[in-house]
Amino acid sequence: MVTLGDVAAAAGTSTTTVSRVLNGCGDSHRISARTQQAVTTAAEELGYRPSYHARALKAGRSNTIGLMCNADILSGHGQGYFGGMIDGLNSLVRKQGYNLLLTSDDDRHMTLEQGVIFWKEQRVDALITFGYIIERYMATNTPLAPDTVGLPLVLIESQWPLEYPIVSMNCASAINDAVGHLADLGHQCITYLLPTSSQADDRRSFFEIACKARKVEARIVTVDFPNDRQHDRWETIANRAKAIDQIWSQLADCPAVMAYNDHMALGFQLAAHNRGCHVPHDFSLIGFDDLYAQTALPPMSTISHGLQEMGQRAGTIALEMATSPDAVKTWNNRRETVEAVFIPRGSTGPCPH
Amino acid sequence: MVTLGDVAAAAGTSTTTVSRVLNGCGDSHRISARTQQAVTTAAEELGYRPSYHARALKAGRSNTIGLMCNADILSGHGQGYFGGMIDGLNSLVRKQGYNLLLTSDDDRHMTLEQGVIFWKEQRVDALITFGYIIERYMATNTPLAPDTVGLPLVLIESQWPLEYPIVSMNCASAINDAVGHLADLGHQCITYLLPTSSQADDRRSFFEIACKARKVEARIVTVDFPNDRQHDRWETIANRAKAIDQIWSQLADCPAVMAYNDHMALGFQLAAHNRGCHVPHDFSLIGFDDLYAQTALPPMSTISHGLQEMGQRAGTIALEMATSPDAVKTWNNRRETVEAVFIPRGSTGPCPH
DNA sequence: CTGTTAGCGCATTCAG
DNA sequence: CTGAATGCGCTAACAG
Repeated sequence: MVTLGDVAAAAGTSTTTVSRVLNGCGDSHRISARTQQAVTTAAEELGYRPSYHARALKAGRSNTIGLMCNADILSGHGQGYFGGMIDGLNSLVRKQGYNLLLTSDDDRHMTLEQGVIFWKEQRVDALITFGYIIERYMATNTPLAPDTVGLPLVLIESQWPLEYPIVSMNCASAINDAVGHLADLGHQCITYLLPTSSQADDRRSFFEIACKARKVEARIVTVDFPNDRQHDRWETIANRAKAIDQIWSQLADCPAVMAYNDHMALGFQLAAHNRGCHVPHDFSLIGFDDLYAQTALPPMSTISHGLQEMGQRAGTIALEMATSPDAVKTWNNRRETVEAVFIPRGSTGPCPH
Repeated sequence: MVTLGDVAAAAGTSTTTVSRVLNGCGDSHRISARTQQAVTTAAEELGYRPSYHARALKAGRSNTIGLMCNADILSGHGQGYFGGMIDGLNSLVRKQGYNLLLTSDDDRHMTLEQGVIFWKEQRVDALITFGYIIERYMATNTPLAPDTVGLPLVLIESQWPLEYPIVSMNCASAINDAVGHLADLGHQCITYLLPTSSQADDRRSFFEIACKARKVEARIVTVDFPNDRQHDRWETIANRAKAIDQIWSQLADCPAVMAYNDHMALGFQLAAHNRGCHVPHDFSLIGFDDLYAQTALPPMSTISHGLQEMGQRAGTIALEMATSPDAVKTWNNRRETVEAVFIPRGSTGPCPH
């Protein structure tokens, strides 16, 4: 590899000078234009690049933000979620001269520990991760208090109110819009279909409030799914359809359904399909996430997370924490919300009754 | 941060001893059990973690494999592809004590340059990337010869025969299986639907060979798509459906369609849907990629890449190249293939005629 | 059985 | 205007 010394030798000067020129401190140190020229051309010709590790060791910073996730989110349902996240995050950090280190852990219970290790090893200056990873961690460990750990950490969608900055989605008005959309189409009754294991109760509450405001009947139907988390998403959908089929009597007479997520909505659509009922003719259907809704037939009306923006918000906070240590104290405990948005597409139509 | 020196002080010994104990060389250097004990407990209590950068600087290796992609593959059509890839790759490299540095570039034409920089900066010991990134690069630059660059690089699905190791999918027998599946269902004619811009001509050839062997008529239909690469996948599908609709006369009388990819297949399905034709009743439809097929209704028969395995193969080669420099020469020019597999699902049925 | 020393590549202080 | 010397944290010769 080519080092500062090599460039210095080629330019007939010292490493100090080379370092200064290449870091743009040449002028303030009043280095002659001729020397600067010699240095830059030598560096260019040799294809010099500073050793990342030497630099990071000296500076005590890695100029890297870590994004922690686990295998679930990469290979399972969360692929689209993850991709959207990175989309917003990556361009943001690069503009500040930072890089994004994506770490995913195959062992589903060691993700956070892995992240902390990365931080202790100085591989990353700050970490971004998803709330559920922390929640999973906390189920078997003592909480990580920011003031004792000193770890610059940003959480996305954390249910548990940890003393870290948390960026989360607010879906109240999006759900209100969705309910309004159905009401405008003449629907007098809307079913909210969710898994028994679901934790995001706020969605349900918002749904009920919105229905009350519009004077439409709010029906809650929960379904239990055995053998979930299949590798083949189709299997999952088929499973959901099967479970939904068993409680079909609870669903049959209300032709508008809002589902906990797109995946569940597809399960409903399949179950309906198998019974000869079609969307949007017999049922109006609204998903949640916009991860599978775009490729559904008909294209599914859904509520979108605004993932890119969430990524950017989290990134902004992480960068600030990485840059100035004081910012860590300032940001911890802060809450940022991004507005979800209802996207009407082709799965909703006038009430058939 | 806590350094080797801190641990040494706490254990009442020197940094050398600490280093040896913590790296497991304690026994071979005959360090007393008592000292070893003291060191390990001290390290434990202080929460010591070696500085990644110091270590990498000393060793001249980063123990990191880089996976390069660009924004397209993260946020666009390739999310699933990417996720499947990582799924196989990540677990593999971690088992060898390596980490995965995922780099994606927002500037679509600088991805490879960015990767080379990462390598020169010693951030990664080897790189894995996708053929199309290299091809894009080569369109405006001189080729990267491995022997002059010395860069340990593994390519995935490269059309251009660069002198690097290339891992690619072989879809010959999968396509043959798909054609056989349709033939067994009584289809006498099959349309292969592909975009005019498509480059993967081998698929088309395999299709034609398989049809000839089965004595079914092979029809090739190409479609041109304006305004592609939309952000909203639904828009893309709608665009495709529109374009397909305009050449519908070429498609109407042959009730079996194999599409260039799942996305195209969905476009066809939508176009058919708009004309009152349904899958699999009026048309049997087979996709390619298994990226969108699992969540389609009906679940789409498709050809799957075997992405996890491709990731693992590429990872294995990259690790060998990273570990021993000789391996670079051995591996360059090598070709590895992974067999694609036809997955029958619900979008194919008996010929209606 | 253990410690001293040196050097990885860089940026920076201090001295010309 | 420039360079020599120092140290970031770690490991590996080389001494004891």
